[in-house]
Amino acid sequence: MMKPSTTSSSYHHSTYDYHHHHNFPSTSANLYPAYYPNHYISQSNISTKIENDDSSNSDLPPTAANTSLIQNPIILKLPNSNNIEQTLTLTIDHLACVCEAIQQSGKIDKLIKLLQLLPVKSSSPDAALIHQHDSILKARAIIYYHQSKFRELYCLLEAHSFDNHHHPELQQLWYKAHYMEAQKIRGRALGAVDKYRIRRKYPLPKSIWDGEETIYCFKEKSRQALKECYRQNRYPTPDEKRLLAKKTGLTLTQVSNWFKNRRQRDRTPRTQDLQTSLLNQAAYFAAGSVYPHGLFGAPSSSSSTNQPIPSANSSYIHH
DNA sequence: GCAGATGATTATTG
DNA sequence: CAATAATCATCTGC
Repeated sequence: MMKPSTTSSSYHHSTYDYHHHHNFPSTSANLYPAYYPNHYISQSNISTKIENDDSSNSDLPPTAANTSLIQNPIILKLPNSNNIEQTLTLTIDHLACVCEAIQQSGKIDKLIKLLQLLPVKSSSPDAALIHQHDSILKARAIIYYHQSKFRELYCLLEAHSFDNHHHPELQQLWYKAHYMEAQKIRGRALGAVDKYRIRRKYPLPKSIWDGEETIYCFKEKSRQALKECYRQNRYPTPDEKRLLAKKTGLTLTQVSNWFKNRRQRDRTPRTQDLQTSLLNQAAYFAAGSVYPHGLFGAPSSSSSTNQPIPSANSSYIHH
């Protein structure tokens, strides 16, 4: 990926991987097993098998004994393009699992090979089902992106309605593709504003978006729930945080961060100059308002002659 | 755990 | 285009 401009300031990349901080809650393996509660156990098994298969089948046929995990209902076979036509039987969910695993590993070539192994769409009704599966379609979309086949990518994303847990990834894909396209046309890297305009110009299709408004990567609904809780209690207990996290779909850290930031924003009067800031502090002391350290003195704040602290305003931008 | 400072990104406005 | 405000995340101390 393009490393954006590293503005010569030694930023702390310690706990981050390649893409710095996307706020998107699950860019990778976090809650993946939850989607496939029945199959995640054997995922590594199959994954390694495919990896072996993949890395070695270009030269020599892998030793067999892959017929171990035959499960019932929907089976499909992956013929091996070699002298020995080896058949590997999987359920469609297992296949999806493998597909997801390879997607997460970021090995595009392996993804391509996997899709090439699939039977043709028109060969059987089962094959048609396979090609309609979310994970397979997502894999195809990722491949389209890496091949710069943007038209095909957009058509694919618009055509099929995906499950909600695929939305974040696919939305990123949608935007990244549009960025890439614009970048190619203009011949230079895009700034933040360019990306912003592109996002507004090419809104997400309904097939990968549930229609919930998101501002700064958080859903408006989540933010309102957080605000509501904040109104009652600025320092929620871990239990309350957990509840909120579940309610909003955010992680516990994100909830904690939100409250931390909110308190901080609430405390510091505004983005002002040093002088006015000092003046505000003086006003605070003069008004005798209490900082929330020891006592919880009912943050009604008795606004007599204070600066307009954005406490109970809720004037958020609905665009 | 939290406060404080600060970086990075996003959203909006001139 | 630049400038600004708003938002989320991280780091450092305590």
